[in-house]
Amino acid sequence: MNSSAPSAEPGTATAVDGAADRRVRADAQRNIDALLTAAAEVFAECGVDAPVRDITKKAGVGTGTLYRHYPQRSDLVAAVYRHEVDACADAAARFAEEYEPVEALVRWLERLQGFFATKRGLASALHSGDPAYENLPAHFRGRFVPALSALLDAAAEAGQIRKDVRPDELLHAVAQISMAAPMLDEGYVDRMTRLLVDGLRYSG
Amino acid sequence: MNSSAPSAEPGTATAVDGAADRRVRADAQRNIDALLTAAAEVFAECGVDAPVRDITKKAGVGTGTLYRHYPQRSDLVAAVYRHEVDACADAAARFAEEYEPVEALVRWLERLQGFFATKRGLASALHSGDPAYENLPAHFRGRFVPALSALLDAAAEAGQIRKDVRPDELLHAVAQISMAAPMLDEGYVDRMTRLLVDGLRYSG
DNA sequence: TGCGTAAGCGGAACAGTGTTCCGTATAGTT
DNA sequence: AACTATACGGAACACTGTTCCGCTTACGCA
Repeated sequence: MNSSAPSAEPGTATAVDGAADRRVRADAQRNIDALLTAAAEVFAECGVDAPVRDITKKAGVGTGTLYRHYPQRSDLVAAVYRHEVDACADAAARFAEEYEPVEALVRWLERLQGFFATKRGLASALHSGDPAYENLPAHFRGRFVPALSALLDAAAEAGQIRKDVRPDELLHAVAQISMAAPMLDEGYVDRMTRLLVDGLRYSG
Repeated sequence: MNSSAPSAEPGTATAVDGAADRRVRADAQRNIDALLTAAAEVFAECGVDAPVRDITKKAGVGTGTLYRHYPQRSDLVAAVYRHEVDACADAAARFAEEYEPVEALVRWLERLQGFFATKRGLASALHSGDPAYENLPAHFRGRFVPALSALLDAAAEAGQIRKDVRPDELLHAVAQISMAAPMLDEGYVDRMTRLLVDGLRYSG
């Protein structure tokens, strides 16, 4: 659950995610957690444009409480996003332990694709210029590229896939494919992702 | 000024752009024109998320009038977009008459780039799933690909550029470059577009 | 244990959206 | 000139994000 990002540029946002910064009252931490999980659920169901009040209601919290911890709506969005990026990145290490290299890779790509599935509307937000989103892309790459890189290396080491695929490029491709969702056939994303993995297996 | 699109799928939107469909009162047509130009200006300055009231005020028209002609805000956005796509596409034929092949091509690509410059925020709207935007991409391609194709053919015919560049791909490239604007250096778009044209000239 | 207080809470109120409604004005016809 | 379908304007409505402030409570300290 805990973030593993090295430094969380101080002064940008307010809320405390994991470790204590300077003594946070227990009820406050409880509310922050409730908001984070409620927001994640609401965003997944209705997109990132869901009304703030839907979230506070689901979290059983007043709107004032939300704005105490996240001064802007976009700060909450960014926090949820970081939180889920971290969760997804951490899953890579877990899969690497539990499964053999290629299966770990496949499972993680599915997980990654699931991550994108709950992010409809965020791609637009990213381009909005809101400063709250400014360093989300960097966090995204900073967490995902090493995670994918490790999985690829392990599979390549075992001689199960090619060695000449750059993790950042594969990541970008999966992201592009997963984002293009609307007006496209249901299974499109799955098929394309699978195709990429098969491509990795091909030794030509 | 007039639209050249063949069929304007009936029943989708309401407002009359150019030719009369079934007798439009003179004052109504006047207001539609005022709205269209006012909206274009406001969108260019503030992006497509600009408040409706800014537009009606600039057009000297009540909000009710707007909604009479464009039942939804997005219908107005779509109408302005189509209008400007048409204007830009028509410019291609004009340039082809007035200038020699390559200069006509260059001038039109600049014009196209100017078109994208006034479209900040629309890329996001396109992905929003609003049915009003559903066939805008098709209209975009339907008008721009032939326009660019003609310019490329003429220049290639005159032996001034290569013949192996697909208009749809070049169009896509210019669009991608022109959309990537924020957080990038000022002259980036110009430099990249120019680079593409120089690439066309190169005969290897 | 009990107290004082800073930290935190809730939700009513505010400001700014898109959209609807309806009484009034008028273009085009007879 | 009179008549009426069409169109107009802008106040009012519903729904946003955000602020404000009186009340509550967790927690350090006697």
